[in-house]
Amino acid sequence: MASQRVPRPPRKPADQYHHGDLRRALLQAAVRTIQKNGVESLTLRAVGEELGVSRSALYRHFADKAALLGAVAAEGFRMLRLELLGAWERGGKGQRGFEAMGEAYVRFALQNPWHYRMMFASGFDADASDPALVEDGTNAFQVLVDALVEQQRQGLVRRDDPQALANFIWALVHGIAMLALDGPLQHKGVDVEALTRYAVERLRTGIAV
Amino acid sequence: MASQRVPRPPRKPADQYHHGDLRRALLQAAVRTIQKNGVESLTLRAVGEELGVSRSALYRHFADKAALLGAVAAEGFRMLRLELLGAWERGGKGQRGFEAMGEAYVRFALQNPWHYRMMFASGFDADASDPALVEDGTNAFQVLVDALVEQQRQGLVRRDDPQALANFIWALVHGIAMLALDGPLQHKGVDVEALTRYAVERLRTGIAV
DNA sequence: ACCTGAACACCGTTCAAGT
DNA sequence: ACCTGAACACCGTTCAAGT
Repeated sequence: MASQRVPRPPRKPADQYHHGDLRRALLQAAVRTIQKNGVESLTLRAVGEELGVSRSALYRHFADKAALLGAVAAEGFRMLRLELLGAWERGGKGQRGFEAMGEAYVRFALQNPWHYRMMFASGFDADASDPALVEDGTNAFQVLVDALVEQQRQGLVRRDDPQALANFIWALVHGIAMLALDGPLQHKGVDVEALTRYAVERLRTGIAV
Repeated sequence: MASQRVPRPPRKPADQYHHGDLRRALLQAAVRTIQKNGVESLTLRAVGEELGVSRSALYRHFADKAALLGAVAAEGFRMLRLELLGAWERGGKGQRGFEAMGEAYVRFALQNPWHYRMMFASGFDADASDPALVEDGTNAFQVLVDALVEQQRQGLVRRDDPQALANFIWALVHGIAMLALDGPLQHKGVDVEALTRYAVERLRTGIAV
């Protein structure tokens, strides 16, 4: 094989480097792509191109692709936490607020389907669970626990272990969300909002004093 | 570039072709690999190699990789259906059988984590939902609906729409399973069996007459 | 410190050719 | 009909080199 020298293509001038907060820009671009076309469609090449940056620039800011996805998921938990807290407070921190929380939870999942799936599918790729992700997830969960403790104080909810109650209720709304996104509810064209209201009503009977 | 003829490597003799039921063999090999190492680890090359077959032989039996994964998921729903039916019947087709069903559901997910995840993550890759998969999922769901109708007949469960009841309850057990596999329950080291029993108890209060 | 571009070791899928 | 092996167009990741 003759070793003919191939001239390198011109290098990008250094003053066109991204500089700025590339980490944040990468994260936002990733969220945008995933919201639009799903996780599968996210390639490091595409996200780099969108920001006018080489495909390996990312490695300065994230260990690998799984770390980027973990950061996207963590961002999702922070968004979810704000939605839940808002519903609880606007609803008056009582029974009505609690029901609004349940509906807000399911609505969040339906309005951000890909983002929501990722928040819980992160165990798929990253079994080395990202501690930041765990923390943001725990913080979102805590809103639910606090709301339950408050309702126990008001005599609205039976005085079982709040953690157990919260696990039980999170499982219910998470289950509705997942079945609506990927399960039989989707194919059967079930009215998810109606199901959510029904579930919240049955739940209330189940956890009342 | 000089076009030097590269001699083809010796072709596999035809009498060593797989023949037999290659479709079934591919399916079983895929299930085995996924159970052991997860979906991510499943490559067509590896499954072909395991069966001593070229990596494109698969395309005679499945449209593409997504179709193979869909078939794996469908197989999972058939397995789950048998587990649920067994628990319901052995438990005496009443309140005890119903609670056994709930516990059997969660146990199935915990014992077949990758397979279970796939059954519901199929929407990830294959948005063109496989009709066979939908049917097997529906059949598994029907066991739950039938059990509820029977309990209504016995006066054990309030006479709401059985479909709505079933959606509600499936969401609950699915949520427990998913949170146990990939969610906060995993990281916090929650006793999933205890949580399941607690959930079933609260559920009973919620759906009683 | 930050980013680049080439190289590496993988993928799924297609397709003409063999038996 | 069924299967093969090469080719194609992608990936994520690594790394020496540039500024």
